[in-house]
Amino acid sequence: MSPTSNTREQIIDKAFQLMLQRGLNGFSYRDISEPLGVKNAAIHYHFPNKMDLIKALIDENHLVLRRSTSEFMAYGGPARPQLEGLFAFTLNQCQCGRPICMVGALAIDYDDLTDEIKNANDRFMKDSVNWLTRVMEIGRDQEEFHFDGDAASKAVSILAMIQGARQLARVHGLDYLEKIFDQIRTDLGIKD
Amino acid sequence: MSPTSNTREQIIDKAFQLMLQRGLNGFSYRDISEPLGVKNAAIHYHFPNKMDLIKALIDENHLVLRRSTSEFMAYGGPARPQLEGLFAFTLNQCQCGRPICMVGALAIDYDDLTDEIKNANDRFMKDSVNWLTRVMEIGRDQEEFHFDGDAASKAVSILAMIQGARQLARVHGLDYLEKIFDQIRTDLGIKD
DNA sequence: TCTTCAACTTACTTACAGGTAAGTATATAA
DNA sequence: TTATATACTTACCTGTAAGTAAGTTGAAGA
Repeated sequence: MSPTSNTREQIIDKAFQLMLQRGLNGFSYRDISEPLGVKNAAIHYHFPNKMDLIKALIDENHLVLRRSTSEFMAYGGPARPQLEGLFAFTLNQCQCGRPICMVGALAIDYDDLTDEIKNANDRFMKDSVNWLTRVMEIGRDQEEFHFDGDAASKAVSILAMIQGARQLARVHGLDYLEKIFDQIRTDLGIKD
Repeated sequence: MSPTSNTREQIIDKAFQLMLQRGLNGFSYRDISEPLGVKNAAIHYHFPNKMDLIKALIDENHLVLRRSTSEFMAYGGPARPQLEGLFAFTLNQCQCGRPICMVGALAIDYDDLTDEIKNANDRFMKDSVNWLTRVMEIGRDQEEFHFDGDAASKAVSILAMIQGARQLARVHGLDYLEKIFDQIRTDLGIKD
């Protein structure tokens, strides 16, 4: 790979932003190529078809997830900062023009997806749930959090809530996000 | 209007199903006209452009909401069946091939929407929140539900959770829905 | 120096999107 | 009986989507 060209990375960045802004069917090759100053065929060179591109986005996103959770998954630690980190990340994404989350964007166009994409998305989600489940378990053990029911269900319900929150926030503004984060804290018996 | 023709209603029905299955940009006039055995131009006759069609879908959906909540909004009553009704409705929609909710479908393509559509969607959401807020208030007053924080925040967080749950359920199956409903019950201190 | 390869561009194709204008069949009203 | 409105169809338009095949360029290796 030429050291002076990072077209591939720029394509992924742009496509990622577009997908989280408009969904899978809401952007075209042109929307990527034009701002990057390349031709559509340049995208096809790096990603023969759209599914190859989507696959790269999921893998990239999965990598980000792994990097930011691996330490906690390996060594544990306080749970509260993990949860707050998720809130901060979510807020930041919304502020940076990525209003909807990847799983949500893919869920809309789920029938169009290839099995490979479905599986990659599935693995991403399972890792997300596993991480938050562990955060919930450890948080309850350490009495940082208080909740009834099993940790996995609680984790799934919080992820669902955040996913929905991002969509509601798009319609009603970012205040909604903070409101819902606060409700999650309240539900977990966090008082400060 | 001819009494023998219900093309307009059939178009709305089909478009509604398609939108909740594939999102705003995921279906075309052809997807509607072909199964109905009419031509694309027939749709344009009833709805000059796509936004007119979407507007009709929102209005139709809003009507359904009003019909199913008006009695409780006017006279109150037990809160628990209201919540369970929402769960049953959501599950039924998913089982009938409408995996995602309308607000979620519109949130993805939010930037494309006209102001008229945004406002209509906004009013629909506000009515939904108002209804569930009242359910939460009355439920807490009558000691059917137990939760901390204000009723409006709790209502918004539950709606967000259900919205997210529908998307997760698409990826991971309907079991996820029931799991999340159970967690909502648990969080509200419902034991039976 | 010649070859080779990566990383593109140019130029094209096919398919389909939303939309429109003009024509047609049927029912009703004057 | 004629006019008129409703509910369409036919035939078309423009724009854009994803995708492809063949050509170009510039750098690195033999």
